[in-house]
Amino acid sequence: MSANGSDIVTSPPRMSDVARLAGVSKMTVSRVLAGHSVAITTRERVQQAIDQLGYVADAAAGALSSGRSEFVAVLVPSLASSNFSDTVRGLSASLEPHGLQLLIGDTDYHLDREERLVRSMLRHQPRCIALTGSRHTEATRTLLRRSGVPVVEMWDAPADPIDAAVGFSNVNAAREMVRYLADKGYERIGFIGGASELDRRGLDRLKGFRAQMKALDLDDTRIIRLGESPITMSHGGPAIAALLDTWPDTQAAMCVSDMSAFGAIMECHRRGLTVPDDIAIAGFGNFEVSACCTPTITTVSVDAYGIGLRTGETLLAALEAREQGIEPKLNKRKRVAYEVLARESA
Amino acid sequence: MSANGSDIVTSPPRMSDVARLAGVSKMTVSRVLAGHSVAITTRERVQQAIDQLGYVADAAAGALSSGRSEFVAVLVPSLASSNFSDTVRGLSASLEPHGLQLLIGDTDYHLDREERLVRSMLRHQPRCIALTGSRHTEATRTLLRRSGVPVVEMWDAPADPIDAAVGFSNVNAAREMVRYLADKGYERIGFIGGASELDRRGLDRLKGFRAQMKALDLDDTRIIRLGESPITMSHGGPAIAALLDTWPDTQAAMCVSDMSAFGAIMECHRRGLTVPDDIAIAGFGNFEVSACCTPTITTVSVDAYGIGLRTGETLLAALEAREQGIEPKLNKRKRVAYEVLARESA
DNA sequence: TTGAAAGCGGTACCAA
DNA sequence: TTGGTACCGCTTTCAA
Repeated sequence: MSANGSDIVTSPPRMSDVARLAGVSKMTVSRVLAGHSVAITTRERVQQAIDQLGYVADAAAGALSSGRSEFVAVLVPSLASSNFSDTVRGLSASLEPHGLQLLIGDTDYHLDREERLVRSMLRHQPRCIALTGSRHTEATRTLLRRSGVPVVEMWDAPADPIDAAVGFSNVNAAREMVRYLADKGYERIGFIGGASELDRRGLDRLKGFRAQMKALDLDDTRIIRLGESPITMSHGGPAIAALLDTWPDTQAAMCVSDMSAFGAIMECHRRGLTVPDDIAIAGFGNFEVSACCTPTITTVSVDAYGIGLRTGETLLAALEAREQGIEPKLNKRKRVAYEVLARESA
Repeated sequence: MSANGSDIVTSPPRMSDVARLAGVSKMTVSRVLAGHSVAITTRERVQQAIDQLGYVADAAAGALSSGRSEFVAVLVPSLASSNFSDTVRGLSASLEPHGLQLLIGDTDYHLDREERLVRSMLRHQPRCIALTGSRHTEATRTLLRRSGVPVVEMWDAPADPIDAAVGFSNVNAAREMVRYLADKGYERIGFIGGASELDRRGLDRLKGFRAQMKALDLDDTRIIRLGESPITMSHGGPAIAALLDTWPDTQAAMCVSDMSAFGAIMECHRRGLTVPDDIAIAGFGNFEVSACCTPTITTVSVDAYGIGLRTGETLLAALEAREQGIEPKLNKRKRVAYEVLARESA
């Protein structure tokens, strides 16, 4: 009974228990676990003891003793957005093989929540930390600076990153979409975005829209801002309705996200409007729905998984440098490619 | 310069540094941090020292010393599925106010990956652990049993849970959908699901379909299984195509998920078929797309966020019981409600 | 190749 | 209300 612990809840085995059973010292057990050189016969005896007891080493004790945890902290605005969950998967894929464990936090687009989460994660002495975006509270910056932990900012291309950045310019990406639409011959183009000031990337896209419309000498005032972040499918319908009510002669709508673009298209269907013949609609992000719905949605494709992957690689490089005593000067600003994906809706 | 650490990277301040600066002992600092009773003037002095140094307590040291971490482990099959990310958000919402930190893992639907992740999370001595589903490897069960950590299994209603379970019977939910379709007058009903044996909940839905079709004396052989988990929108098109090619007189298709239902509807549109007049299509899960697309998708609504919330509450109850020395006999098997949501597509 | 001792940074416990 | 001391479970360091 006590062997499988089904009845009596004994305290879990310690390294010293394993050592005693194997007839060696704690240190030898520690070496076996760390993969250091140990005589093959000894190693086998120890491994057997580990298996027999079902020993699981205590990570907190190890971290305290060695002075290094195996945590990497990641903060995203919303886990519900497939874009960010893809980034998390990319990070996980690159870091897990190195024995690193993600500490994932969801800021819900709030900078003060980000600050709270950073403080909370810092308590676990993460090896490095990945944030989304380049806007942070002053307190967050101070916390990060003092901690000395390498930082990567994702999904943006800030002029002056804290440490390193892996992302792209949402302003430029939006400008490119405007150019695409203008090339297609659309002139009266509207923008559909969120009402919140919290989604900086959404605001940057709006900024890019305005700038490029102005540059092309087109009307840059057809803007509908509706709904809180994260923008979902349900925001698109009311938004396109408002756009068409206000400016009935609008030829194309550029949406801050594929989610709202999809909602907008569905609303158009309901109104008997054909997309893109009656009105063209473009999205952003290349979410799955944009490739599956009819008409397929013209969008800006972004490699969300790749952002995670490259962020992971950047963090690993920083760790390696630090290992070798080199002050981890991360390569600042890695650009991630994006492209306008011409499909049916615009 | 050293005050904000911008130039010299000094090792971060320790509790003893705070104590020295405030002119008190470490213990007093510890008490201030823990919110224990300390003279108001002393507390202020300590707090000032903390702020001045930017002190952040080391969680690993605290955990080691007190013998309890503030981690809760969660394992889901896929973070990319909004269903599971909603569950994670629910968990987070209920646990965060209690100072608990989630350790999130993505099993990618593989039981051996789950086993590896459980082992890895157990190293951090989590206060409790939430798993998805009720199928686990024998090694996973042994690990969990030996660890003594309270376990909650989510998204299923196992007959014999490890500890506690928060979910519902996917078999019964699927049966209910079949009944709904039969009541609507459909008789030649097909099932569209994934090819993989890994998604137990999907398999349970298939099982429920078969059982109820048989019970109603209807043909239960019209089954298309296509695509790996997680099932996405892109699986629905080929699947409905295969279904209609094999059994052209099919009147209704019941899909394992709203994702494939959506893909199927889009494919029908492309073929010039009207849903539900030419063919009815039902989904499962009440994903956002099912409420937004046209036609809106008849589905089984499940409170994914609520599963997370109730799981969190269950875990908190177990912790509280343990605190009071009561052996944490969790309430086994909490049922979460689901219901067939009649909409336009079926 | 292996072992003994010291100590990582906190908290529990008891004494003042 | 506060402080001293032991110690949590592991790794580092040094010696055998």
